[in-house]
Amino acid sequence: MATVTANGVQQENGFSTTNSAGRMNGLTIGQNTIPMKDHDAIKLFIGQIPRNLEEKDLKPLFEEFGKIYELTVLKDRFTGMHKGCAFLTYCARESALKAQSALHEQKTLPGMNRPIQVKPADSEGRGEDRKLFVGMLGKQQSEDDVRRLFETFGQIEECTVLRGPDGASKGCAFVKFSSHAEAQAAINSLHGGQTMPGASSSLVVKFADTDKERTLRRMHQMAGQLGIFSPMTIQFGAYGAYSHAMMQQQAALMAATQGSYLNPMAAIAAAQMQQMAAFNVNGLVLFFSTHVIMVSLSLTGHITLPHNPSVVFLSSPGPEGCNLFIYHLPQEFGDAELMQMFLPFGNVISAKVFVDRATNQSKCFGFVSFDNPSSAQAAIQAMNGFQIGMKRLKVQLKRPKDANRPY
DNA sequence: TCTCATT
Repeated sequence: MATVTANGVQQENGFSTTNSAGRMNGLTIGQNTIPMKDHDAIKLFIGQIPRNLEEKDLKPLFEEFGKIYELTVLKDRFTGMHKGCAFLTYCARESALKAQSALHEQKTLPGMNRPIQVKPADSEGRGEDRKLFVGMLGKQQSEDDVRRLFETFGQIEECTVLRGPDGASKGCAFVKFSSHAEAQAAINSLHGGQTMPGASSSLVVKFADTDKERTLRRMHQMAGQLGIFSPMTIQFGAYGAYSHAMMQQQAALMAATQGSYLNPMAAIAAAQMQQMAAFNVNGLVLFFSTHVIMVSLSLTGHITLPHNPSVVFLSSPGPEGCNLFIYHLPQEFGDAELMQMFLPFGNVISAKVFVDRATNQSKCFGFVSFDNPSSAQAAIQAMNGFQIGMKRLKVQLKRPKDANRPY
């Protein structure tokens, strides 16, 4: 077995390696060289990449600064869509530093209107606990003005004023300090202090949104765009690890059953469901045919429904062959959870869990109706025998009302 | 008033 030493190439049994400052950075076994990276190598995040550029197109640009250990363009896991960014690890730490200083914000790739980003990936440093959001700035205040305002509190690593497509300031900025304490000091001194010229209230200085909050905001934005205003809030039945698992199942189901690659809306919804699962945010995505009609969620374990719940709970059963009988439901499942579980398979026109009148407890069975028989069949195929907790669902066509009962 | 994308 070969070993890497601090300062030289060592050979044993025909294997050779190089050190962290080495020229080759590879483990050579016979004719083959397996790339090796420094122990202190930096994974870089590359942003503002045109979506038509793949790894092979990007390689030449970055190879100029050293041997590449790994270069991965980020793709959406459901749609395969290029996300416009990548991760890059050089074999040598030094190469990463060189690339960063030569390229970061220094050059704009064709078709992009912002310069390329080359900086350590979030996974490299500590999270976003030292990044501030600054609101209520004057529209004419530049990056430099903002820097001057914050520089007394510590080392500023990044300062960006948010601008619209026309370059006009949105009156807010991000300021990243080198430590959480510096950021906190800035908040303590500046938040709610002076009012900038042209601003409608005093300066806002707070920690920037976390990923979780950002996801929430986007969901709400989307809900807004879909015309869901004045929602009412109802309690969601399942929490924590359990709903997390449900979300992931939903996402997987959507991807599998809706043929996401052919159905962009389903893919988007699946990706969002995945996000909600990742953040353990409860939510509900409703389909109407192939269209997402509602996305809603909250951090508090509530879901929101549109004010006209007729969209959600149409109660008439569907035509024959469209109605399913579901048994072995989890005790905590209500109508909403039942519906949620079957939404990936088509347009659910009703979902009803039977409740014991005396105790108000679920009887652990219910009915789901689709608007067409093939959705119902797809649901049976996918969900009959589906394991939830210790139980397996029983999903079958509901017997027609007038069916003869032999006994 | 939360970029712009972080496996």
